[in-house]
Amino acid sequence: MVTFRRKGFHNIIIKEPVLADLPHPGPSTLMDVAREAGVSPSTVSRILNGTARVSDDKRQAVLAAIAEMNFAPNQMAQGLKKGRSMTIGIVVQDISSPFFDETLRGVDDGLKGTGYASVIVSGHWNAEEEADRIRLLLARKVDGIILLSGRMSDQTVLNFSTQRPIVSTGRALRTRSALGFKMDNEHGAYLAVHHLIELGHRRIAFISGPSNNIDAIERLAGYTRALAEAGIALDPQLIVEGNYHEASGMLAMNRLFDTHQQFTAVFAANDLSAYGARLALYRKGIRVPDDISLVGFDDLPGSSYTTPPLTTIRQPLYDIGRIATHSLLCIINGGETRGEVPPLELIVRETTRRVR
Amino acid sequence: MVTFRRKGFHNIIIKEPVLADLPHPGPSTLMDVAREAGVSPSTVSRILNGTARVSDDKRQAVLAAIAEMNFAPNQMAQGLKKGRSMTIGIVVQDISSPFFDETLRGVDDGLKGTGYASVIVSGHWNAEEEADRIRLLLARKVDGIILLSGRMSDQTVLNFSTQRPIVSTGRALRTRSALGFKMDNEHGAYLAVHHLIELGHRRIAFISGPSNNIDAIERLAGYTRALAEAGIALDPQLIVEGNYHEASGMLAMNRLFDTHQQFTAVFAANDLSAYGARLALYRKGIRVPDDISLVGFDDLPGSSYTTPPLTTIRQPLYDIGRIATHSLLCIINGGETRGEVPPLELIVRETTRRVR
DNA sequence: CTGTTAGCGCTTTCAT
DNA sequence: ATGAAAGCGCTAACAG
Repeated sequence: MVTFRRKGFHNIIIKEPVLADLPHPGPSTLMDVAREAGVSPSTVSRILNGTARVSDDKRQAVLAAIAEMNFAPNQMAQGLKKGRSMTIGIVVQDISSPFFDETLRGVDDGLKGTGYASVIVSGHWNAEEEADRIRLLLARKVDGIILLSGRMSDQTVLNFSTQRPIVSTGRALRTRSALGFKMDNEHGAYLAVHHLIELGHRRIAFISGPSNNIDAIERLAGYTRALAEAGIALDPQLIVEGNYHEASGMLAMNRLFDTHQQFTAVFAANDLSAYGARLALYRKGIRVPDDISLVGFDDLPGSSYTTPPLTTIRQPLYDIGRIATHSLLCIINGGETRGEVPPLELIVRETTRRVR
Repeated sequence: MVTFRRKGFHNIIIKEPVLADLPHPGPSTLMDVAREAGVSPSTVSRILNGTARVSDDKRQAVLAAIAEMNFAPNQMAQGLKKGRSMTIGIVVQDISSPFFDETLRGVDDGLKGTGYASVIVSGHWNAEEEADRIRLLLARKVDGIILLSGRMSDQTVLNFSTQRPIVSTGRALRTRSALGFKMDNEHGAYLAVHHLIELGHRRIAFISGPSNNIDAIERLAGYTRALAEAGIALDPQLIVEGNYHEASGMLAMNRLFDTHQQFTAVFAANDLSAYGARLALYRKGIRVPDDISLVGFDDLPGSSYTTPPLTTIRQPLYDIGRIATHSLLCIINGGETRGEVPPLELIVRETTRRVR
């Protein structure tokens, strides 16, 4: 096992120009700067925060000292004093799911240049853990929280929101300190199935999400409505419950085959399970979209690079992250929160085709 | 549940600083608890930290007060006092890349139950920004830093490590306060190409990573060595530079076709660009692995669900995150840092086959 | 314009 | 065993 390249270690020369000429290795404090510049701490603070006018000579001296000492204010001290940590908490459910990561990217961009940093914790789709993580964030005195999905009740969210403002996705909330962004899952699913119906499909299987998940329930409703509207009888045999993961999509697909269902199209409640379904199809030698059409839901970044590229319902994940962040910052700073996220939309790629 | 109303969004205006004037008495302090329990603040602190023995009756009273008031110590105050923030900083390069996310999951698990939280920032593959982010983390008084990849020089990392311990991936470092985990990219690439050669391939194209990236250079070296070892002449025409993203893999593949190269296999420097290459192949109607074999590098979580599942070199991303975290915590707490990361290994799936 | 003076909420000697 | 007091590093009145 080769892990460390130990050779060449001696080549790395450690020199510490900054620390070398410093009397004390510890990071310098505002007090040190004040002393060095021959002014009072308040003056330094004022310059740092632009709180008041300061004479130019003193300002120069302070700036010089700051630069020389490589000083940066201790944010914990600042936070303690100001009652603002300049940190927001993000609760995701799965740190390594492309679904959350895309939203996180929006959050990251939304935070850019604001001076806020974020601490990200994971609730792992568990209401208990979620609440625990939020308590942890609260103890860390985050200035606000962004909650992405989750299993906590709205009431619990509302309760926490009395301590710090919370913006959540997947919830319809709107109070003084709690705001929710909810996508119209029913509509999205309707769009997907409607697309299939328009292509002439009538036997459309559905790989659902977990039945205790609100989004999943809504998507099922959209599937049902599209069918009903087209006068197609709902066949419960065509509906298989999955859990949003690849493996479950594959399993669901196999179940469909094992029970000898007839269908020409499959709607998966999310892209990940569509990937799994795709693999099951591949294994059976069934071509997509020639033999069977497939539609997903989410439009994960990877979905334009599946083979073939996946037709799906696009969730504006990035925008959701960005707008949620923007809104939270607005609430924190007492501004007005405007902002709406774009609606779900059908992205037709190459996994669907007219039934022959 | 409150119904979400899209219309009228713009009507709702929040103007008061929510954070400033919370409805109910702000979060309770240790002082409040002390008063409530009729003891001194020090006693409460002692119970909280198990710093000293406290009589049972007082302990009960304090515990009761804590529970009743729903008290949790202010971590910023604690941190300021103790000089430990119980926070570590993580520098990734791209918050929404499956590559980093998998490592992040390891970090997350490594932190579990330690009381540490992490603030994650992104360097966006830019040395300047990376250094900026690290300065930001330092100002926030993180107790240590995990640096994932990046473009900063080792020397810069070493300099920063005088302020706080740093463990980094992709670097060969080992000082008192800096530790690096480096994978043997050359060997990994060798494994991939060797596998192809064993299957009878002799014309093997290579979609490389960016030429200024150390990992990419090493992988190219592995490709070269495997070829040389098999007595296959290196054909520069068969090497196309990519940038590790899907699109570049697709472009690279197309370049190969446009210049009419002959080859039976492709080795992509990472899974993402393999995905892109796969799509280009699909578009041309070229079958994988029947017509052309394809090997990636990384073994991202999605690679077992591509069509067909991707043969690749597995990087122990999760373990790297977990071990890096563990090591950092060890350094922080002055323990010894042991722990080695599993080696790269070839994962043969379904995109490679014997040349006919 | 600038220095002095109080703390923010917690831990930690130092007495008792 | 427990309380009083002194800060951690910074900001924000409050005087000048």
